[in-house]
Amino acid sequence: MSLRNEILEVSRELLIERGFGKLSMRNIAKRANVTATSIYLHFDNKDDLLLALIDQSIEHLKEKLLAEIDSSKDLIRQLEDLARCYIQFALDHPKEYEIIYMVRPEEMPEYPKEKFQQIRSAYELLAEIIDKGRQKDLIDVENPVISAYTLWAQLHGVVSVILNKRLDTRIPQKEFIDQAIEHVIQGFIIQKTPA
Amino acid sequence: MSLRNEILEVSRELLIERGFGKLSMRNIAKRANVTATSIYLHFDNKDDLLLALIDQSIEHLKEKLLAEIDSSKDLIRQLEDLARCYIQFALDHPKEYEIIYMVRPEEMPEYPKEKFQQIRSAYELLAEIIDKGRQKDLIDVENPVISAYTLWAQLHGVVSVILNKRLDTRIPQKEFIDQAIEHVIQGFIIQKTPA
DNA sequence: CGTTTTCAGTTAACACTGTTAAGTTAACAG
DNA sequence: CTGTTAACTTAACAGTGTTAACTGAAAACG
Repeated sequence: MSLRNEILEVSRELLIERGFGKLSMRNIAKRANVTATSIYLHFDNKDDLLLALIDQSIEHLKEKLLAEIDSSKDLIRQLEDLARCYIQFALDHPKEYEIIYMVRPEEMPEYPKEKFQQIRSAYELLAEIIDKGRQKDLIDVENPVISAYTLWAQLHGVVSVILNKRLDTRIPQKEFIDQAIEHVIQGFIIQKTPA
Repeated sequence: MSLRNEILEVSRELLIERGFGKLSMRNIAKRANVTATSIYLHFDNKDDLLLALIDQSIEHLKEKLLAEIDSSKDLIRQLEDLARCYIQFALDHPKEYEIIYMVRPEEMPEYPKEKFQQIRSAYELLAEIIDKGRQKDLIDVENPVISAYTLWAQLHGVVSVILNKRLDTRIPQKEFIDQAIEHVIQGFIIQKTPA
């Protein structure tokens, strides 16, 4: 295996095992049995390495979402399944999820814009389903792409509160998630106004 | 003015002017015309200082929300106003908002739990309005406190995507926000099913 | 008054961080 | 056998949060 991939692999291990705070160049290097400076032969800098990790995480999430889609179910149900899948991914792989939103763009002056928008291909799964629902008058949206993005954002918020441990201790996590999904999905379905 | 307050003040200045990345103990100290170690006479450590800053930010946000409530308007409208106000606060004071969710609990072993749940008193504003709406059969919730929390979380998600610059460049920010608020609020109002 | 204790701040240092310039070492090309 | 290239290391720089030991002045006590 190339050293580049070795570095990516041990970085992921380290991230999951010991968290973002311990993910230093020297710790990564030690685990890969090289020196820290060797990493710079394969990555521009730490942000570049993190972006590669983010890439992998998004890919991972995308796979999970893709596997969840069951076209035989009705569209609203498909949307709810995806929402649940998204949240479950974040809970199952908290560190991998967090890193996606952890690297702060304002603090790395010249990052590749398209990298962050690579997540686009993932939320386009949502956009497709929303668009189908719109055509069948099941889902109430003007622009499926924008609505897919707001859905994505809403789910991120739900996950973010849990992962950052901001959830009120009086509120059971499961109940919070169920309620959140119910509200989120309801925000998209057509209001059946009296004829 | 006490040195403690002086430190808090220049910290806030520094955060706003130069961002979280430049908010180091030595930078703070320099601006307060003391040495870095003096800060430790007034705060346990950096996290403790950050928590004090977070406290102030939450208080600031709470004030804004409180000022936004207009009881003469209908409840749905009040909820929407609060949602818009929340998002606007985050856009007007991005650094102050970000710090609220930036300090990562898993990386500070023994933080005071009640600190993070101090935000509770802020979202209880939402809970109140939701509860009133429930009593008037305008809003569809089982538990106002939990639903208020899910609303809060969703708004945080919307803001988070914008502040982290994850918003697709093809999507105008204003349109994104308007759509998000529409979906979020619709997720709470009673479905007027045919009689 | 003089002495002692207390308090608020400083200096120096430790162990870490990302990152760069220069040096090494081995494989390959001519 | 020599020259070049590539992969890696060593040493160092400037920065980080944090601690222990020190300084000086003010307050407390006899």
